[in-house]
Amino acid sequence: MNRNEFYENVYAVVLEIPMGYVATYSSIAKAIGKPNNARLVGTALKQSSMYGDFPCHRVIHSDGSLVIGWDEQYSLLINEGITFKNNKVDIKKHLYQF
DNA sequence: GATGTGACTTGAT
DNA sequence: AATCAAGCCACAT
Repeated sequence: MNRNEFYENVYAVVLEIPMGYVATYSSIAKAIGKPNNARLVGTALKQSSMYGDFPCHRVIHSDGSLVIGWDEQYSLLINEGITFKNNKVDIKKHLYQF
């Protein structure tokens, strides 16, 4: 599995997330057949802006919390209609199942 | 090629 | 509920 392949898989999956839904790093990792590579998903998404426009703000931590050190993510999700519960995304409501 | 790093996860304290 | 430690794996140095 080389980098481009992995990245392309990540991007392809992220693009499937519909407006108003979110996904977690681990669920994406699972969706591309690498359940323990959630970190790599994060790495790929961090650089995704250089590859094009991706809805990477719809990707959050497994517990529903937003990414640490990524301030604009909150507003972006609000704009998409995501609801929050105790400073965390209401993941039960919005988690997208691939 | 060894070592350290990270937009992570899970299980144990 | 909040923190910590260990596990992961591709990438950078």
